[in-house]
Amino acid sequence: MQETTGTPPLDAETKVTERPGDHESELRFWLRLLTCATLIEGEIRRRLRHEFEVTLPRFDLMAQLDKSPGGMTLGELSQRMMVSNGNVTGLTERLVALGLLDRRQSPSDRRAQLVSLTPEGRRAFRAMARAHEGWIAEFFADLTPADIEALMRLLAKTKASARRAIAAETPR
Amino acid sequence: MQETTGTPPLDAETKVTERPGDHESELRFWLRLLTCATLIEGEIRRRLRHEFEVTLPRFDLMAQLDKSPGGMTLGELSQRMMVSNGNVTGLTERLVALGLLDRRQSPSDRRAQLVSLTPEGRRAFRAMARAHEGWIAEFFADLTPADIEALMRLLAKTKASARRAIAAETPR
DNA sequence: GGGATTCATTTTAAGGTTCAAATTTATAGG
DNA sequence: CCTATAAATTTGAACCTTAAAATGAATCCC
Repeated sequence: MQETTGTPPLDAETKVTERPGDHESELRFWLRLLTCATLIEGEIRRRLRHEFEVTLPRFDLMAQLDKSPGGMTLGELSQRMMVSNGNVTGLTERLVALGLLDRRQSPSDRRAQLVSLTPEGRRAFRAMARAHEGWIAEFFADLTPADIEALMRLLAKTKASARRAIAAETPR
Repeated sequence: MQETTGTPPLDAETKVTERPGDHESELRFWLRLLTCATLIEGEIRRRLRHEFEVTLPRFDLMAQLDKSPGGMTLGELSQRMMVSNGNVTGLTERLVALGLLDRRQSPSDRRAQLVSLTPEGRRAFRAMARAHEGWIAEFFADLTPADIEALMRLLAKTKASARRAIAAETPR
């Protein structure tokens, strides 16, 4: 269950003789990154459900709106949440039905809709956000400020690298 | 707010005076970690679909089986994939229907089923895995070996911290 | 103005995901 | 044995998610 990298005598320091097609360290890095994200995301999902009876996607959507008091269009939402348009349509419908979201036509563009939190939605979100912030602090309690600083820098580099690779493959 | 059975009474100098809202750096770290994972996962999903006509969850399941030639039980699979039992049941059904998976009763436990890749499934997975490894290398091409080493170490620490926090909350 | 194009959104079909309840089998105690 | 408990899996309901096609509106360009 516990993967202990005990430095096998195989590749101790022979990076020069790298065979083509050996990207084992990158692969292991990716799996570790994914495991961290999945582990934490699952626990956040569980706690949101049990303590607030809300799903994680709904919380995420409300979090975007909370940062944007003037409201956002559905397209903006889907872009920031990194999910599909149809996804946001459905989530929005359910949250409007619950009275947590307001939805109105954009005055300048009749194709677009502006969505924003209702007062009740904002109140509900703020309570959840407070708890959420505490959970995150718990999860990362063993990391020093220097650890977090280093991770922020390295993940920024990681993100930039991935974005470049993806943009190169998919030129829009 | 949270009632935990067996908590010792609060004493006068616990962190009651800690300012709420100063967990901003942890929160930003979490969002950045999640963004990296979501970005890369989405692109992998897209490429698997376009180049191999397979979904990411199916690829993930086959990847687990590829590492375990003797086969695995559904429970083992769900634990390693960090998804629910019912989820694995459905995924397995579809992959068996496609002829990529074999499913047989465990000889020692009639409750359990052993699942493994068929020869065709293994062949298909290997081709996908080769491409997948190349994609990952692309995504992380701008990271130096030292970057990856540092990230591996820091993410191991992150994972351990989160696991500790989650185990503390959910002794089960 | 009018046709082509692009853009914001919705719709539809298929699949993925969770949770909780139900089912079936194993194991432990008496 | 027999009952209680635990374990492995399945089922059902609700929801999330995507991709692709469709709809309706803005914009561009002559």
